[in-house]
Amino acid sequence: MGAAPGFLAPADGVARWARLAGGWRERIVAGHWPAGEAIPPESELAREAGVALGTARQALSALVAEGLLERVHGRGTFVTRGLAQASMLRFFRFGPAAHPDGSPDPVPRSRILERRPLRPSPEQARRLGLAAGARVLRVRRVRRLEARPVLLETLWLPLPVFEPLAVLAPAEWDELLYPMYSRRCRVTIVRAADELSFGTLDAARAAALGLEPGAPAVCVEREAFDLAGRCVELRTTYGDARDFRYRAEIR
Amino acid sequence: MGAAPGFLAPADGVARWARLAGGWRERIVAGHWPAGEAIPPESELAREAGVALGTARQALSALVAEGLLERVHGRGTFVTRGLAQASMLRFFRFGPAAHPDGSPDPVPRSRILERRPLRPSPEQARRLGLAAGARVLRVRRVRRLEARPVLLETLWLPLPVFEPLAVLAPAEWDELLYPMYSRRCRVTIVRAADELSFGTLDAARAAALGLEPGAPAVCVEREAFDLAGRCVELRTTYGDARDFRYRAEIR
DNA sequence: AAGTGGTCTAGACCACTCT
DNA sequence: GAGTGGTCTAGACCACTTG
Repeated sequence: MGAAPGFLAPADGVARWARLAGGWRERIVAGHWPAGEAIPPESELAREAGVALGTARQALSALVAEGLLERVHGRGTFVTRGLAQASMLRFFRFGPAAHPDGSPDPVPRSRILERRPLRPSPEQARRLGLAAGARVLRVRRVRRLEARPVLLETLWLPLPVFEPLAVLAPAEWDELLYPMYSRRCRVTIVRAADELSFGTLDAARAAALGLEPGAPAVCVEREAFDLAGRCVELRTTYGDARDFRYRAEIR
Repeated sequence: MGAAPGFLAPADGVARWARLAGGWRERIVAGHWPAGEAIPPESELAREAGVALGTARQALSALVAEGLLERVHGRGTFVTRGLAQASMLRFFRFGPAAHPDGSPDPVPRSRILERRPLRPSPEQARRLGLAAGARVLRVRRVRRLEARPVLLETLWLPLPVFEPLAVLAPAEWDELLYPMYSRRCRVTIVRAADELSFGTLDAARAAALGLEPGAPAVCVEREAFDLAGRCVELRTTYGDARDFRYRAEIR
């Protein structure tokens, strides 16, 4: 009676809560439990799984720690809506009005310079986990803060998935990309990794940012990941190095 | 029978595990439970506190999450020794041999350029939480990687506490400062915050790093905190911006 | 008032480490 | 084998949110 599906065998070295978490993670990734909605209550999950409440709670805690779930006391447990405030602005301090923790982040205005499907470089295909022959949507845009261009961005988005953005009118684009990915393409971004480096701007990039050629710039290369942990966005952002300011916490 | 000391009153809105964690945090901060040593076993802590094992474990988990404790299955629960690998090198990629995750970090050689007690600036005194008239030890040093100077550092350390370093022979200084703080001054660094910005080097700093004046540089301003959460180290580090490379994870 | 997650108990047994 | 932390149970009751 050990291998019957649905029955809890003594487990092959994996704790019961970890196996439960695995199953529930699959439901989230598959969209069986949709983003932003409540999952069944702990009591029901425990009963269904045939485990004690504490065991179910431990499994849920693991998924909360992973960022897939959020608990709200008295209301329920919800599938994450993903990242919203992951703006590149967090790497820079523009203008006279810094926002000393309390005032809302000033949202920039974006203008799309270019948007077209093309073949990714081998390196890009590898990072996006794409098969040979796959296509991506490349988007270039400038982000302005009170009329001043401050960030120059290029995005690469795998194409079957992000097709809705290939045909969406530029005026319909939201300022916050990740909520838009969620609504238009059913892609939830839950994690991102930014690689920062320093360089100088070539003539074209400098012109787009209203700076002199050779101006010092910070380059941010981002990989963003969905619920399943797949890399689904590559992004390169340039900004004036003299506006660069970033706080890194250790531990 | 509610207010008797040692007896567990229903708590004034604070969970029992949170109150236990508070008491144990005090023991750690006070050095009653010394850094690196094991604390009493969970079973004993629970019995002493008059709570169930699960409650004691929840309190311990909170302290582990804070970074004050570390659990080792089968061996015990230990007070943290603090940060060790918080080197400024993590912000840079020097030389031909990158270390692609696996090879040990190449430890640089340091040379102390200056070391002397002085009065901190008002801003420094504020950040270190020092009273008027307090003194700090200022230390300047260059860090070399295979004979090449790569980092220029200035440290400010509050003086009654760091007195041992004021008289310690420069040759006796360790490469890793935080373990040395722990051994020589009984100060455990558990957290640090680094503020990154970009600028150019003045003539003196450029000379110390073997670069041309006006060379692009990354400036790292660090605040480091002890077990009690007090800021006990200020540090400013300069390095060639062209060697700068840093990975920031979101969520 | 009903339903949710959060706290807490008093055990039992398992997995790991060290002697 | 003794001692440690890790898992799990089957409850009870509390705190918060909503209708």
